[in-house]
Amino acid sequence: MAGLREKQKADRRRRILTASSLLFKQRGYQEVHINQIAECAEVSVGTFYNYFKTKADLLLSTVSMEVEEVLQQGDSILKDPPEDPVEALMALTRLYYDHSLVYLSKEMWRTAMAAAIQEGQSPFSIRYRELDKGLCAQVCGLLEVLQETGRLSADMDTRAMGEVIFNNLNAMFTEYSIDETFTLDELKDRVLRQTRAVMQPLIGRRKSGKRGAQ
Amino acid sequence: MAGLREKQKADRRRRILTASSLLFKQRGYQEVHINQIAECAEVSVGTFYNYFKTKADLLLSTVSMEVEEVLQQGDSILKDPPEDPVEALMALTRLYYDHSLVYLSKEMWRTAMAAAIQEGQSPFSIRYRELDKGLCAQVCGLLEVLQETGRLSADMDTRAMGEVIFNNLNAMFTEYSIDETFTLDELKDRVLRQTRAVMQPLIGRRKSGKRGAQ
DNA sequence: GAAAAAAGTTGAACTGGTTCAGTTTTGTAG
DNA sequence: CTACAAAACTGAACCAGTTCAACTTTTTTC
Repeated sequence: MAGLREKQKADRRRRILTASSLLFKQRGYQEVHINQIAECAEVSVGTFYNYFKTKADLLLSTVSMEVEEVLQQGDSILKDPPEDPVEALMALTRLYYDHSLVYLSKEMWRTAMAAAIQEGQSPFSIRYRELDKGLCAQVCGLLEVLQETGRLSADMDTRAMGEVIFNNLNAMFTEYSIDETFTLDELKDRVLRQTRAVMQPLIGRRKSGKRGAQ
Repeated sequence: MAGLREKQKADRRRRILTASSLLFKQRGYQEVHINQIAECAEVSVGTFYNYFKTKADLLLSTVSMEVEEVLQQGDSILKDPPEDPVEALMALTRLYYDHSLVYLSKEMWRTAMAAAIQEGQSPFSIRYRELDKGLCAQVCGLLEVLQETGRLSADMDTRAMGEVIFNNLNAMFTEYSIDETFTLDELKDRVLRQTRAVMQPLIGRRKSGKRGAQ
């Protein structure tokens, strides 16, 4: 197949995404109305809703792209993490945070987060949480790598610890997104201090004699 | 003063809160419309908006009540916390979680959280985050008490550690609110495991000189 | 107690996201 | 090429939260 119909569908979808992305950047998410997006993409309002379930759904495809890119880049950190565990976690953290504003503004993140919380059983929310889970798994994965290479004590619960650290990353990012005056550098500083507080006790013993039971 | 006008205002406000509280419990937040609340409270829609800025604003006064009660009860835990630090933190956690459904349903929590994130500079959001800050301060306060009474090592960063633990509590509660099948017991179990993972390394040295495999 | 000012109430109209019955376009069969 | 079915498009209408100009009630002033 791959006939005219498929071609047109792909084209319309692309036009809607291009139009909305442009308009959101120009005027902000709230300010842009569906009929403006439809007009700019040269489709009707009804057609817009043929391609996206809701206005927030537009964000989801962008969030997906964002998180997938960051997950891929994160994997290369897992392959060869910095020696110091705190530094390793912060490398991942910095990757996430620095990448966060490439495609999305704070306002768009806020809207996406709020939508994900609002109706928990919607496809939007499910997909969003899936992405979060992927990030959380990556943090846990890093801890496992650090543990396996003897840089963290063998009796640490990597799963639980990873969840705590990820939840903290996420909560701090939410705070950052809510407050327009909160800068990326302040965010990273605060998270560094928090990560140190949690991790320090687990690595103090690293050099003293042996490296746990691996 | 304290004339007729003030009396009527207080009465109308009370009627609106009573009506909405009742209707929300009966039918759920989303299902109840402003004009139904207005009708039930025997005021006009316009008057409703004289007393509450938005529909979500109704939740805020309930959330306020909820958190203030819980903060007060939490103080008595701080005065005489359980011996074991993990147990002390879990006592506070259980208080928060068990109290959470007294006035608010999961759906109402979701709506309140989403509203607090959505527009960060609104009075709603500011107040909500103030309440969160109060809870976070209480967790930090507990850690300080534990540290001062020698149950936690003196070089721990109570502020940073408290933030991490609170952020985790909060994130897990959000997850719980989103997922209608997530039970309170499951929530408490998971948070216990996480709290242990973070706190265990800080208390191992308390009783003995060595720390071995727990 | 009347008149003016201040405060509060009202509901019809507005807003902007979402839906759906009717129309057009595309693919397929004869 | 025509007929038919399936898929997709369309925009006017819908819906529920919110606003606002006109109206009513309370308070103050003289």
